[in-house]
Amino acid sequence: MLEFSESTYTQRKTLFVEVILPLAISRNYTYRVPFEMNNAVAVGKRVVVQFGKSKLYTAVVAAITEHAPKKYEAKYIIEILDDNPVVTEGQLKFWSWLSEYYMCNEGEVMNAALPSALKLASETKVMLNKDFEYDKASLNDKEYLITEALSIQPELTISDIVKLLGQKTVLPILKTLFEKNIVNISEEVSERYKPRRRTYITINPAYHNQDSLRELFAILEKRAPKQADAVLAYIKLSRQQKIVSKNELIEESGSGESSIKSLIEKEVFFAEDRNVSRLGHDDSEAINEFTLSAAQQLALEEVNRSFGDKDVVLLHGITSSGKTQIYIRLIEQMVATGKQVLYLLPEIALTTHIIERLRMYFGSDIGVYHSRFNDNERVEVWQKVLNNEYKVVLGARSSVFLPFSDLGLIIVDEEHETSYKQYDPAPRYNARDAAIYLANMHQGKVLLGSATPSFETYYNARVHKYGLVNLSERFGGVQLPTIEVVSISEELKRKTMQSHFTSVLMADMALALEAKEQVILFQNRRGYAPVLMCRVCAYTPKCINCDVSLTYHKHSGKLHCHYCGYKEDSPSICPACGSTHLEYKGFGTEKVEDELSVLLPDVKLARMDLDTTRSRNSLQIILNNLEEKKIDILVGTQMVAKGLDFADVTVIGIINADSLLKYPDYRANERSYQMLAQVSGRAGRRDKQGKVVIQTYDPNHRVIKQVIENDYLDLYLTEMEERKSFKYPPYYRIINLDIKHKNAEVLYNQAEYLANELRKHFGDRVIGPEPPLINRIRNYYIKSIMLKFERDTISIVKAKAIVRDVITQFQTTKLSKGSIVQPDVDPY
DNA sequence: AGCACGCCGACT
DNA sequence: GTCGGCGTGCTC
Repeated sequence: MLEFSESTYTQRKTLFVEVILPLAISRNYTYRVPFEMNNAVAVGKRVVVQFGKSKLYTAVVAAITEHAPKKYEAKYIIEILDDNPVVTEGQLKFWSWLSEYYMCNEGEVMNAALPSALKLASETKVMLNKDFEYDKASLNDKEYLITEALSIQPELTISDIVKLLGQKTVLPILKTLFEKNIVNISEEVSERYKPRRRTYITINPAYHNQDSLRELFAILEKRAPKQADAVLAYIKLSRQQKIVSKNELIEESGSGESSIKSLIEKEVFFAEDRNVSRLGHDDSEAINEFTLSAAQQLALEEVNRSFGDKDVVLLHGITSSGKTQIYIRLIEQMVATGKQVLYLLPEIALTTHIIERLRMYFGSDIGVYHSRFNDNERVEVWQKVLNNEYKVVLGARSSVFLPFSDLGLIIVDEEHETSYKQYDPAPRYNARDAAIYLANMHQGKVLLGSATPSFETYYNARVHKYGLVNLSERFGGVQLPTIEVVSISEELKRKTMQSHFTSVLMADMALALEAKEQVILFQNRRGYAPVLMCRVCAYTPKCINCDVSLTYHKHSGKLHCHYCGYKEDSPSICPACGSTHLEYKGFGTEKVEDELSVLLPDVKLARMDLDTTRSRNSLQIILNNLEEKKIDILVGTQMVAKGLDFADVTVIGIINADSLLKYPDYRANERSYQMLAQVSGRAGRRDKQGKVVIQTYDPNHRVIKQVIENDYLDLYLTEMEERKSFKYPPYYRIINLDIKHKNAEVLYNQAEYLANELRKHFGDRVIGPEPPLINRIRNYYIKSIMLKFERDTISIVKAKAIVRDVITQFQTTKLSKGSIVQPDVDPY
């Protein structure tokens, strides 16, 4: 920047800025800088500009020039919001790469990158922060006016405030109010992340000696026998374990909450609310000082060695091999050199213990970034990363957008997880891939960790683009579960099946229940029955939007579409032929649960799928119940495969593996394998080997064999190479085009037309549009066209350039008015 | 993303 | 006759 010595010069010079607006528009726009702001403008600062008729937006300065635009008169910047840039130049480069790579606008990237409190606009809503007491005397007149208005009306838009104050420049005032924590800025009501809290009970030290205890007991026994029970139970429990939770005490003693409450009032018990980790209590202390096992130590050294000549290393470690400890060591190493570390986790995993585990270890140096955080918290993390106060950040996919200055290492845990990919609004980025670019910008390293790596990552490791480190020993001597494959057809022949359960599974479940252990049953279909069919005419109800058969849900008594959410009443007579012989075909989690409750009436059953976890805390409640042993058998969909580290689950039953093996997706086998391996990996405890029962009609299926042999990627890739049958990624690069339109018929025509246009350039590499499956999401019908390129036959850059061209032409053609084409790049 | 402009159908 | 639906184009 030009400094004081030339201040008179800069005063006279006319400067222009190119800004990124948080909108889906294709270009950046140029604004003129008023002379008095010449010294204050800088790349990366936020400015307020008017765009269009009357709207104000927060834009980010991407460049400063001296050249006046020739074709139009530039508008002036209204104000500059920041004293120091909030976006680094590195981030601007990252945004620009991302918009190029994922074929979207920089504005869309900006939208995803900035917490909404950093991009105030006329329509942004402002409200009082209820959790915060502020001192009215400390406010100036205008701030007072705003807070008063907000105490009458719960929320105001920025335009309202402009009217209220009768002046245009209100954002700096709001910025101060926001910084003082007096107001909140919000688009949606984001729930505050709550660490799990639990009430623990300790006994008053006065009763540590036998005499006083006996005395207490004598009194209680007469007046309040329930309370006496509670004291007894406490003594019993405290002999067995270090810490006693209130819930355990209630259960053990059989006395109610009120008895314990009155004991607390009498100061016999003390209650204390504490954050609990999902680790067992015995682990929580060991965490601060741990030593790596020999295998872990070796893996760590190999990772370090690999980083010598590779920028990306895949740590392929089986479930429970203790990858987290290796991560912790790597983070320590990096923090010691003063560099920053980003630890990426898939969204769901962030509710588990890992945050607390790392917090315990690294204390306040660690920042957490999470979609469940509210905006104030997100901005706080943003600022602290910018000021280098956080050396370590733990976060979900959006944390790749934080303003890092010197990133030495990015850890991508559970690298294969699909939740790293953002689908709906652009940028449709994959945080794992973006992280690799980001690390490269900082000349940092990337560690990809997974028990079941994705094809493309494993492929890259195999061709030595990435380093590869294997960790194939479970930590702490935990044994891998035994896997038994049971043929359903065999058992049917012998008539030993009970509803959907083979005799083997029934026997194993009985053993586990007897030992007071838990069981997870996996059925990859929700609802009661996926198909309703007329026995007479074979009519099947289908979704009016999506052309898929509707699933019957018993709890609602309705037929649901699992694609778009459409519902209709389940018919009692066939709408086609009037027959009453309607049959439910197939089965889902609801039916499994239903039939199990008949077979095992005394068992505590629960179900975990999209339907039972839709409401806010229900997932947490189920997990808590599982942990507190209020559930004996949990029936669930893929959800059960993830983040159930703590459970006392020794038996896992896969009700019907075939529904997985026929997964209608081009990455079918990869997913089936991952799912089976992940579910299976959950079986067993430190002191007890687990058992997995896979029920199937096809015991010789290749994927099942691969699960048993615990090898998949090598077997598969070798096979593919030998046969040169380029059937799956990683041999492909794919561009998906989602075309959307409000009218289904128009959509068909346009998709057809677009596909043909693309065929002119790419020939039979264009797949689709495949009739007739169309999904209706919100107000749009959506249809996909896929462009598939064999690796190395065309550069993805060139392919994207052509695609962009075709789309632009397509959108200016008469035929395509009103349709939207959204490109999505899968860089396999 | 807004917003205006403009072109067609269905109302007082 | 006008009101209002949304298709289209533009915003520095």
